Amino acid sequence: MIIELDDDFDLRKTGDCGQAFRWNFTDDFTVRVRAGKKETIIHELAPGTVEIDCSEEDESFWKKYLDVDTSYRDIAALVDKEDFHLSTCAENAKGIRILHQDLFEMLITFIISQRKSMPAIRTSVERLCEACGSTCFPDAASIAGLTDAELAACGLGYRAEYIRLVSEKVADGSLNLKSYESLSDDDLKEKLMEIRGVGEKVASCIMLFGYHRLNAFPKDVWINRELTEHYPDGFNYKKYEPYCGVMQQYLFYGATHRK
DNA sequence: AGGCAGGTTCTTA
DNA sequence: TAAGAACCTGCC
Repeated sequence: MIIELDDDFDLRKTGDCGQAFRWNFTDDFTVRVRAGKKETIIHELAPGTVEIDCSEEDESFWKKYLDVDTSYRDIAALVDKEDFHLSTCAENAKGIRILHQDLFEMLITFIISQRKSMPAIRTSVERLCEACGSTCFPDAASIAGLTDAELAACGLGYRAEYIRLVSEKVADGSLNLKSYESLSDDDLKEKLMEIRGVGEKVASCIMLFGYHRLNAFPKDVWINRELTEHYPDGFNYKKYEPYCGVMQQYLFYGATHRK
């Protein structure tokens, strides 16, 4: 399938802004993407045009995954031109799209992410997939079925307990992530934070990258540094509703890709 | 070699 | 409500 977007889309930046940990680039325009149970190769043919290797029945899945119906050009245009810092970040980050990813995968991945470096996150996620005997992301029952030793071998450290607990709950149905989709942003965050191992930051990541709540604004060390250095009097969240999360991605990309 | 990493929880006041 | 310590490992 070939998708021609009348919109900004930069494959490398989208995969490089910390939202996906199972994107493996072979060059700037070619990436193997594994998402939930699916896998494909995405090839950027020209600015805004990508080719995706998939069956006809999977086309809608990948379109939703890449969020083809949202105009990131329009969102970028909301950036206050007098905010020189954000403008610069947005310009550099132009083409980032917020992926619409699997809920359970986001939950587990971002629990893993706490106090870990990017490479370490990737390693752990990879090992978790392998431990469950597949290249696709394991379902809750598979993770719950691992022994303590197998789970520990994924390099999860103290997070192993969090992951086992929540996987058991999802597997036995006492936690239904899908049912949370109808909640308001505030209620959703509250429910997610009831999960052991999920605090404010991880909940925001799950909201932004899983539930596609584009107003969620995860505050990690990078963003906190941005906020104190460039917005000592406070960031104007109100101005960017309901797209604060996209602005967060611009700031994050700017902070992590500064020479 | 040893500190630190895309936080969260627990404890203490 | 707020500040500080502890937490597992892998990476650099």
